[in-house]
Amino acid sequence: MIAEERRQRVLDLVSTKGFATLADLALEIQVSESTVRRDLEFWHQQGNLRRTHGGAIFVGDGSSFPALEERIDAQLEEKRAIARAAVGRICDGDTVLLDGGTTTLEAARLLLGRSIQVVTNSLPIAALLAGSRETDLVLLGGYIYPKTGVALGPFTVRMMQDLHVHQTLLSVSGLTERGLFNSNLLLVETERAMMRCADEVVLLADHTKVGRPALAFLCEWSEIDLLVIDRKLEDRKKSMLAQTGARLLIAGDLEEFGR
Amino acid sequence: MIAEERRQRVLDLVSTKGFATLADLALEIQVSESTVRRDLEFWHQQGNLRRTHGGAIFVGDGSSFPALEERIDAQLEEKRAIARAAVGRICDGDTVLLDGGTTTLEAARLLLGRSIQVVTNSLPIAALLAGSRETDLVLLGGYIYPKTGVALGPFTVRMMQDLHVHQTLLSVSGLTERGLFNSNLLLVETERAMMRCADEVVLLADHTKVGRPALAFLCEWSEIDLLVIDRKLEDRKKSMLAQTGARLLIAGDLEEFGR
DNA sequence: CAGATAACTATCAAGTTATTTCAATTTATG
DNA sequence: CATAAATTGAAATAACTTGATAGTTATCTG
Repeated sequence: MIAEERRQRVLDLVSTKGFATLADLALEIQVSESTVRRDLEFWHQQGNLRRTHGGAIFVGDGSSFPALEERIDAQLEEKRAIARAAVGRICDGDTVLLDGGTTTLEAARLLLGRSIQVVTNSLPIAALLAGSRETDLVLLGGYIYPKTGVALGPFTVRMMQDLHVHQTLLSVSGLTERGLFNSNLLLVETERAMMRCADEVVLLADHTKVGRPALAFLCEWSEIDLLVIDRKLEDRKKSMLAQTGARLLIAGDLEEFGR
Repeated sequence: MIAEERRQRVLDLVSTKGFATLADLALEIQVSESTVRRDLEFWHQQGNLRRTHGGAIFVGDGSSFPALEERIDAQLEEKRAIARAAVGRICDGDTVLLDGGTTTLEAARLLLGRSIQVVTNSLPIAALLAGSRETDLVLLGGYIYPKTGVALGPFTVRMMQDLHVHQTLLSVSGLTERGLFNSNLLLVETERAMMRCADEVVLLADHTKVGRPALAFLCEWSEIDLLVIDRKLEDRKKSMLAQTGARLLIAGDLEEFGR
């Protein structure tokens, strides 16, 4: 096994268990305790874990956002399908604005290496796309909301006054027949600006969000050009959505064949 | 086989497997390990691979910031000392602007958990501090320069017009008796704005940067309030710096006792 | 608090990988 | 075709990684 790989395994083991002893790690990876010590010391220097007597404990590596990590596996397959469907409508050379959220993060993964311009207020998405030579990235600045790592507030809104994009991929925490909702007042203010600077507003939402309102009202259905949703959507909810006049794209109905 | 073709095969093999050892490659392509080493070194220079002991691993286009990774170990101890000295001058409740760079990234690590307000145009620094509840974070938006993951350009500059901070911690790529230099024209433009919105401008630089100019002239010495530098600085260079009228803080002279 | 035990640090030897150097070969150039 | 330049492979030397050991320090237990 190569050193790099072993180091990664050490970090993975410690981070998944939260804590691990030297003996555990040495046994698991089949190397001497000396080597484990050196690897732990390495990660300690990097700031990814903290040494204790006999082992090491994981400290958040800073680049992760708890609110995102928790949700990251919920409806992952559905979110992937939604992202695939939405990204399928984006052409090379387009300019796309990506809102923060796990579904838009999946969309960003699919856009990696594509020759497009991306505008985003999401730190995780920016970190993902920043190194790419093909993708141009414009980051929206502002006050960073620590839970999810998105930029919010007046600075963010003002920066968008001079921007124009083909599409905005929007993320919300709930939607009812009245319209769309999100959990944070500053966030909906920012998202309204995102909608204003786009030719087309595309909402990405999985079926669990339908019928669930949230603290802050974002906008009515007429403001949305397209809703991309997964096919676990129940018929009752589907007809409710139909009544709002929203254009629907059910992810997974056709996209699966296009792979 | 032509050299060009062989090199391409080396890159292809490494990129498809993700990792390959020298022996693997030498056997596969039927050339000596010396040649493989030279090819790997070539791609490493190009930024497509990262060397490890015994082999090489492919670097995904988007995952990280190559320009940062390469430099990350060079003068690490000196940079830590410089960061420690600079951060020692920051009080709780202060507002600090952090420029991009490895030394300022180290400073950010030391600020983690401190109750201060941080403004930055650096994506790595933002990712590090974003999750912290104690530290308020304001991100400067703009066009992201892929090599180092910093926001640059008119958007960034304009956003700073409405900001005011106690300190700016600045990073440069070189400094001579004439003044400070950096490698990118947009970057120096952005850094000038960073200097304008601060009460105090603190320059972080290690000894290797002294006497080295770079493409773009940033400013004269009179614009800098304090230069924090490590103690490996040679006497000849030290006296040169003294002649510029710059206030010097040699890191490691006193800080070591304060641990 | 003392003794026992576990863990840490520093160091070394063995094995592996890098670097440097040089001669042979191939390729380019007049 | 002859010469210069570049490339390649091999060999020697240097540097690094790893596992083991001995002495030291920290933690636990009665």
